[in-house]
Amino acid sequence: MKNLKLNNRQAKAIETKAKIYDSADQLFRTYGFDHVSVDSIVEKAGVSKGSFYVHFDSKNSLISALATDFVARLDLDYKSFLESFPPNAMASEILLSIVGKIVDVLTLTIGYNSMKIIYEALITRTINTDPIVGYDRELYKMFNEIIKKGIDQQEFQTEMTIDTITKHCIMAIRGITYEWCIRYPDFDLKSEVLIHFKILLNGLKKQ
Amino acid sequence: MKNLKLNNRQAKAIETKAKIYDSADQLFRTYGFDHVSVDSIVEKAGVSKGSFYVHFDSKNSLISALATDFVARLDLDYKSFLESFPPNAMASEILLSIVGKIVDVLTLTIGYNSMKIIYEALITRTINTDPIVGYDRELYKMFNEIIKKGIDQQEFQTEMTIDTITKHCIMAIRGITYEWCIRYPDFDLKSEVLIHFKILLNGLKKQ
DNA sequence: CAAGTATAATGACCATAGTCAGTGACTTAA
DNA sequence: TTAAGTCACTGACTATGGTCATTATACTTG
Repeated sequence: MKNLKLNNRQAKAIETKAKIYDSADQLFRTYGFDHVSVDSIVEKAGVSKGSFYVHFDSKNSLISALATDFVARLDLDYKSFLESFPPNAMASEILLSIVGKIVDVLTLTIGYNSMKIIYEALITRTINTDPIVGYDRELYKMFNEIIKKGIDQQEFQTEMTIDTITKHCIMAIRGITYEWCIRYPDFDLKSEVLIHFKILLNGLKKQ
Repeated sequence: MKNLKLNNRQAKAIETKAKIYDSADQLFRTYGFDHVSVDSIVEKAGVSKGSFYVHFDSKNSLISALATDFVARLDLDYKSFLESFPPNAMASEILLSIVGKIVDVLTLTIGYNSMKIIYEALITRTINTDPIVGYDRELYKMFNEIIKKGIDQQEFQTEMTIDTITKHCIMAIRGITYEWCIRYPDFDLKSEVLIHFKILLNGLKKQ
């Protein structure tokens, strides 16, 4: 267990990190990632460049931190969305709805530029990927519940484990989102995801 | 139609471009894209940095050229593999075989490091991705043929167009390969791809 | 052949991400 | 209180992708 009491020095450090984080957030929202330099971030924050690299491994690491925090908040959103379904709803319908919801968030709320940077950071491994791809992520638990429901209701086949199906569903979303990132703007993420899930759900059906 | 006769100056220019291309190819294979600078390429090629930018718009443009040539060679290999199947073979079996073949090439011949570099380049660099992801790529034509055969033989449903199914199959391979790149080494590409295609093929079957 | 033109090639230069040895304010232990 | 030690912080510096005014030289034309 870490010591929760902070001394002045540690408090100052957290404050410095927050100044950098907030300045970057504002600048990125105004000018976009590509048009904001590390120099301009530290100037706005009123700290030195070296200080930036004390608190963040890289510019991308900061961007990923911003986006990851945002995405983590969204899992809560997905969860409340999921809880709004009646208990007798069909699993395949819930699945399609939540997938549609997720895709809407990716395209409309987060947006292409941020998604591209996250997916880039995931593959270059310049960040801790666990909050996004780790099987502990709340998103996996939610999908797990839905799939379990589908099997219990005899909608889905039982040839594969719940975990396997869950992983493949989320992997499919991620894969199509990657495709979106490399084909943008000539690719409609939502319709392609829905088509893909139509095939997948058909393949998962009992019989 | 361009003039096919080259004068000395044009011949020298082509030679210079080739020197840059070959030097880059060797260096990239040895050290990877990220660890080879433009300076080191032009030094090895024995030309100036400015000369590099006469022949290539950017470092990424050069990478793109290399990737284009590489992919073209791969597709030839896949094609000859495809032609080895008897005419009466089932489409789903051919599909599974070629998918297995592709995955073997990705994992064994190309390898994780190079694949990561390519997938990273696709999403990060502003390279011309067309030779790899463009629907004109030979790979799409090959898949198209197989899917068409499956529909003609009444194996597959006709709810979606051949093109749609083709695109979603290749997108699935690419998506799972992306997942492999971000989870390596805790992910068995071949078995996951085969599981995913089992679901997909089941979902594509007639009835 | 001489003068003019086109273009391949040059390398000094710029912008920006990232580094690191050094500084001094703060913490800790006597 | 004070000396020793820690660590957030600094900013000059490096590395590298890319630019551009200039130069060298092959080609063209009169």
